[in-house]
Amino acid sequence: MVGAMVVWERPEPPDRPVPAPLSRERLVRAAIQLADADGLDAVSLRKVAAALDVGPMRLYGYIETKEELLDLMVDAVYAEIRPAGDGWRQVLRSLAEATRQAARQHEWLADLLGGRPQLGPNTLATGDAVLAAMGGVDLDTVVPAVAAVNAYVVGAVRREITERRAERASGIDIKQFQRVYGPYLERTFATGRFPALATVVRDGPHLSADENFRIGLDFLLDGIEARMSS
Amino acid sequence: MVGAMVVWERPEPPDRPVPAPLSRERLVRAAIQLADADGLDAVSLRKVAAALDVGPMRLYGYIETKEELLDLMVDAVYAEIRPAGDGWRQVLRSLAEATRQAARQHEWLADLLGGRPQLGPNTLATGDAVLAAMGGVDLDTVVPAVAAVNAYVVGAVRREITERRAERASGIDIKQFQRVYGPYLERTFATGRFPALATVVRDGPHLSADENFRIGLDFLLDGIEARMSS
DNA sequence: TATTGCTCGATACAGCGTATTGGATATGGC
DNA sequence: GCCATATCCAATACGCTGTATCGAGCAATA
Repeated sequence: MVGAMVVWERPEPPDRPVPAPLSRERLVRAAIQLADADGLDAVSLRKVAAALDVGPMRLYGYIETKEELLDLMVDAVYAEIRPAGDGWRQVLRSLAEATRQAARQHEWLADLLGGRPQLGPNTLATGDAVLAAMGGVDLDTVVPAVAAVNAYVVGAVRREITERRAERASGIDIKQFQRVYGPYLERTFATGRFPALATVVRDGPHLSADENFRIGLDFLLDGIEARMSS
Repeated sequence: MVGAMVVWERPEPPDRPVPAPLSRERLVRAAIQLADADGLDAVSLRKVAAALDVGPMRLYGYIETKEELLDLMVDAVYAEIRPAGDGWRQVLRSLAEATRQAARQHEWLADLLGGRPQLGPNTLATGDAVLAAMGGVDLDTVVPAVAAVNAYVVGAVRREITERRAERASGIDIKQFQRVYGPYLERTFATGRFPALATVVRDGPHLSADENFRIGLDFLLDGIEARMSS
């Protein structure tokens, strides 16, 4: 149809400047950008491909499955997680804090942590750095200790991010959260079915997310320390 | 078309015995059955509806969203999770073990734990029972202690179930797991990039899932105990 | 009885991950 | 040097998802 015009009338085709050179790194960057902006649900192969100006199936040259892309995303974030400090306690604490900070910056990480085996190079490097910095404490203690800290971090981070989302979903304003869940809980507690819980909610401590995380972590590190010195 | 036959030739329609009386409980039971058998991905509103011999949109009379169905599933499982024992330590330990056992029976629970605010009646009842059984220890310690144990359990259960799946996915046979991930890890360690990690994998302890869980939990409980008696 | 309102379920829609396939391009044979 | 063949890549297609929409059938009211 367009060929009915002679060449002089026909506009030049828009020059696609080479079929978009790709790489896993570019895939992952695009995916992380989407996830940071709109959550994990916004990461679809179609959207990632569109962000790279490419058809969806092009991505399958770099990954075999969407899950692999998610694995790559997690490993990319682990590049920022490096333990620091002297002595096993500082090392484990900094590992925990760094993971938490990464999840606060990339909330989708909370959805992925612990959900798949993590064997990427950056994740392995983090593990290696932790173990190397543990200073020759005997392996029978070090291995369960690292595992326990990791488990605690995964669970604590999940809860923290989940709460953050619930608060945010209830309106940007401060503590609008309570205007949605509050009434329900109030009514529920008024039934008297959960007296102990009601007491705690009313009279218990209201800790910040920072304190919450740190206190639990201290419990754990104290327990590990006791085992080590014995 | 079928109407072209006179009544006498036409077979009776299969008698649907009353338009299937539903209830949230029946929805949840069907969903849990699907999830137990084939994982969370097998839980779609269409499949649940089909299992109940009903159109998909019928379900929206009982739930507003699929996420609500998942919340109901979690709360249903929490009905089985009740702490027992004397003294705060036994209570927290039994809470942890019961949660773990529930997740081993319903692996999909690991995917859901910590991912949404849990405010259902059974979950609240569990929390209430825990707090009631903590025997009047001061709230400033009890609240973070319960939170920490919960965080640890969520993370530890997630890791355990994830590993179980990876092993199972690598073939039903024992330790076929290593035949898939093994070679990759072997090659990776052979590069010498992760010497500390390689050492641990080679010389470190190989703990059972039970031991792993218990040791980490003991670390945590020991740390809490120290804080309590001080 | 006629009409209105409402409820409920079939259909429809937009989006998903990915299998398939058809066409353009590069390569080897005569 | 030209044609047949193979290869690679991306557009189309499929089956599935959660849920909005809408029309038919029924109950209740005027």
